[in-house]
This record gives sequence, C-alpha cells and structure tokens, in this order.
Amino acid sequence: MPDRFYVTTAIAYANNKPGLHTLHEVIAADALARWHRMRGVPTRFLTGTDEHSVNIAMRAAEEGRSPRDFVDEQVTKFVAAEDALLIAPDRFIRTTDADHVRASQEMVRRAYANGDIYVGTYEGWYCPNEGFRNPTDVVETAAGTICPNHPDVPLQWLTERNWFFRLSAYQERLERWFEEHPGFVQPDYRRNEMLGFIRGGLEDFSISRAGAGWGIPFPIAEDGRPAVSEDGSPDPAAGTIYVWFDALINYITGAGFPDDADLFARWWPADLHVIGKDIARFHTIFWPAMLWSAGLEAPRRVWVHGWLLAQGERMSKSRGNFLDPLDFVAAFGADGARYVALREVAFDRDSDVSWDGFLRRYNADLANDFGNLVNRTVSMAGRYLGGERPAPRAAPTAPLAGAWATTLRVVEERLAGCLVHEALAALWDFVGAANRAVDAEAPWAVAKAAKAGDAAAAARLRDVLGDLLEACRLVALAAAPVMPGAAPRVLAQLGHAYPWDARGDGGPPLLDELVWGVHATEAGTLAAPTPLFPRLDVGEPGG
RNA sequence: GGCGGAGUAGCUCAGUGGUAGAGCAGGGGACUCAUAAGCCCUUGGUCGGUGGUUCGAAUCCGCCCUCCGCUACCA
Repeated sequence: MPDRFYVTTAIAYANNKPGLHTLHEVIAADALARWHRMRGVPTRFLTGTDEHSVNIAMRAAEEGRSPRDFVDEQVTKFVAAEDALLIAPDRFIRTTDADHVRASQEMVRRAYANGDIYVGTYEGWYCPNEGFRNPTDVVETAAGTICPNHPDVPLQWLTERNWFFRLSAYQERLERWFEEHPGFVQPDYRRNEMLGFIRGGLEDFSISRAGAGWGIPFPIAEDGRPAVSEDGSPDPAAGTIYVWFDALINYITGAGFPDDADLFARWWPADLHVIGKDIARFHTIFWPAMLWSAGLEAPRRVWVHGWLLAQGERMSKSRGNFLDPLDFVAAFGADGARYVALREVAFDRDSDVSWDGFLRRYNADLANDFGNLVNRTVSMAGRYLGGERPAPRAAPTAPLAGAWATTLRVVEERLAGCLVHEALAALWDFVGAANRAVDAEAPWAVAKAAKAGDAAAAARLRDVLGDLLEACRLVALAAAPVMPGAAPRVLAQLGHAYPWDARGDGGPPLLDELVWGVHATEAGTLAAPTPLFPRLDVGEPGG
C-alpha cells in the first residue's frame, strides 16, 4: 500500500460553464482519492479552475465586467456542480490565487537561474480580439486568413518578443525518464505516442506574452533583473506568463510550493495526474522538463483518459451536445450520477455515451441488481427473523465468501490501474452472484419449513440470509468511493455503523472492513427496507 | 504521407490456432422474497473484404476498404 496519495485533475477553463464531459475525470479522481483515503492512506486531492487568458478577459469585457469579477462568478458554478456530485477536493485551486501567482513566478525565476529561458521572437497569426491563434485554429478563405470566431476581423501576422523555455535541452533526459519509468504515462499506447513525439525532436516553446493582459505578471525583465516598477508594482513592460508556466504550476502550488516547504516535501511529487488526451503532451513532456529546470521531481504517473462522445462526436460546450451536471444529478441522484458516469465511460479510451445508456445502466445495475438485492435481502431477513441481524457463515463454508475474495482482488487491481469502469464491472459480477444465490437458496421456501418446526431449516435460513446481508455490506463498502452517499444508507439498513465521514475520513482501514465476516460476532438491528435506487423513467432534459 | 490502433450478435465489448462469447436490449418460462425487480431458457453473428499458410484461422501472413489516435505551442 502506498504511503500517501496525491492526485490531481486538469483544472477546468473558467470560460465555459461546467459540463459532465469535463467533470467526468474529476468524479473519477474523487473516487480514486476516496478509495485511498478510506483505506487509511494519507490522501490529497486537488482540482480547480484555470482563470487567465485573453479569452477570459474578452468574455468579461463582453459582459462589461472585470476579469476577476467574471471568474469569481464562473468558479461558483464549478464548485456548485462539484458539490452536487459529492466531489470533495482537499483544495479547490484557482490560478488567480495569490500563492499560485507566487509559485508561477518562482518557477520562472528558477528556470531563468538555471539558464533555461531566453528572449526570442514569437510570430504567428494575431486576432485583435483573442491574441495569437494557433495555425490549426485559423481558416484560409478567399478573403484571406481569418479567425473562425471573428470572421469579419482581419488577422495580422505579428512578431513579438517573448521568453522561451529551452525544452530542447531536455530531450535526452526525457527519453531516459520514459525508458526508466515505463509506467509514467498510462495507458501504454499514450506512452508510446509521447515517446515517439520526444524522439521526433523537441523545440523550445514560448512562455510569455507581451503587454499587461489578464495573466500573471512576468517576474523578470529582459535584462534579467526583477520586473518591478519604482512603486513596487509589476512592470507591465515585462508582459505576462503564458499558459503552461501558469496552468501546470497549479499542481505544485496545491502541494505547498513555494511557501510551505514541509507540506511540499510531504506531497510532491504527485502520485497521479489525471488528464485528458488533448493535453497529454504538456503534462508528460513539457511539465517534467519544467520541474527539472526548477530542481524539482517529475510526477510519478500521468493517466490519460479519452473523451465522452455523443453519437461519435466529442462532447463540448461549443457543439452543444453536452450534459449539465446539475440536470444529471437531478435525474439520477448524486450517487447514481457518479456510478453511471464511471461505469458507462471507459477510462482508458473514448466512450460513446447517451442519456438512454445512462438510464439503462442505472435501472439495470442500481435499481434492479444492487438496490433490489439489498431490498429483498433486508426485507426477508426482517420478515423471517425479526430485527436481529443474522451472522454470515465463516468464509470456508459460505459459498459467496470465495467469490468475494476473487472479486475484491480484481477490484483492487483495476483501481490501481485506474480502470474504474472495470472495477465496477467486477464488483457487479459479484452482485449477480448474490442474486443468483437468493434464487438458488429460495429463503422463502426455507422459511416455510422453519416455521413448520424444521430446526435444520431454521439454521439454514439464518446462514443464507446472514451471507446475503454480508454480501450487501461488502458491495456497499467497496462501492463507497464511487457512491459515498449511498454507502452509509445501505449500512444503516443492514444495522451496521458507518464510521467514515462525508469525505471518507475517520473510519478504519477500508480493506479491513472488506473482509468477509469481520463483524460476524457483533449484534445489529436491521432497519426497514427502503428502496435505495428507485427505478427511473426519465427523459433527457430538454429532449 | 509516416507511426500506432480498431473493425466480432440491435448496443457496449471480451475472445491471439481447435466446434463463435458476456452484459444490456428483444422473446419465452417457472417462481414469488423484492423496486412488475431477480432467476432459468432463448432469438440473433458468412468474427470488414479478399488471397494465402495450416489437418484446422476471429485468432498467423499479404493485399484492399472503413474508422480512430499521434505527427508542437489551444485554457
């Protein structure tokens, strides 16, 4: 078991309102964080928002507001969506946070001190509204090259003096790093892509933009001295820090850099960065080099997930084919929303999702299979045996105990490999085994025999129902990182305590609790059976 | 164009030489504890096409078709 677990997600760009496609990785990271935290591993989970850039300043201006005012409101939407989904980061970081500004500037200073940044010229198509545009973002038309967002505004080919980071100096070290740490980037095919990119040769990249835009002031003047005006304020002539030396830095800010050396020593390097495939290169190539330049360690692992697709198309705000997280939670509940999102989306590749698919998954897995298993089990135990909870049989004699041992092993393995969807699939195989056990044993028939005075049947009834109640306990607990709200409700029906708090802290090591029969000798009182996941027939909002 | 991956039941996918599989969806049945759920049975596929290797190919090789990922500066 690891000694600690520091997990991060990509920070959401505060220009857009939250969508399920961007929050999916945050749900997954939250579940992985809870899995570690509940096992007793000191855990730190960081997520947040990326709030600088010309685009954001532009959006704010459109609304006649200051950028700061604009992002302050945007952030409340992300926090609200995460709250609704029971996402509980240890810190919600904003790139406008004061310590993050200090961290970014310190990283620039360190890169400078190490001789890794220099003033060069950056040139490209410049949109007066959005700043420099990627060659891939501009469109050639008969009237000339235009920016698709502002077709009437002519683009200018501009040259700008910028600071560059000497990525080229890190090629060999990066290749070596990838070879010596084959698990650094996962899944493997993403690692191969990144390694291929490195081997193709690395170019330096620009890390500043001219002028005092909406961004972190660049801390160094062209002559190498601190970029401060006479009154102590940042010198606008030095420009602003450009995206990667701003956004990526959040991962170390969130671990205490540069102000809290003890905290930083405890949490860095991160155990896991969870990111989308579109930013793999920046996290697996730029980022380690930036850290090395500053004398810091590279993260231990980067997990690259795919996209959510709707009818084959990437979900996105601009396409309009995205799901509002609040609608999602309203329809499926927080636990249901988390479960179906993590079960329907394969975490190692793109996945086509649909409202009907989520609904089918909810009804099949949660309402019919697991919810009904708990309901029928608690109902029979309560009816046939009164309120006292019967104990499960000892592992060697309980048929489900052996199946459970196998299930738990697979669940652990899949979660260690970030294959959350496969972990849930394995867990639900066990739910199926429990449901089949109910029908095989037919407790209602055994209960009749017991009532007629058959002592062996009475004993059998207690054993069978004790096993089934135990199966329900184990599934609820193993699924607790995914369904942290439902788990305590299940345990309450089973007459068990649930010692973890809403964040997953404060309980015993989860793996100790996931042993068949650990509470066999303890008395407990069953509660009235209440459906956990009502069967749903809900249409897509607006659909 | 180069490199890599994928095309298997309506849907999502597993299956790397030996008589085609799972889950969901569809159909039927027995039961009845339960959220008309669960359980059992079942319909359904010339395993992208084609040629070859082999006693035997979804599985190996050649060619073709289709789709996807990477092929540098978006937040």
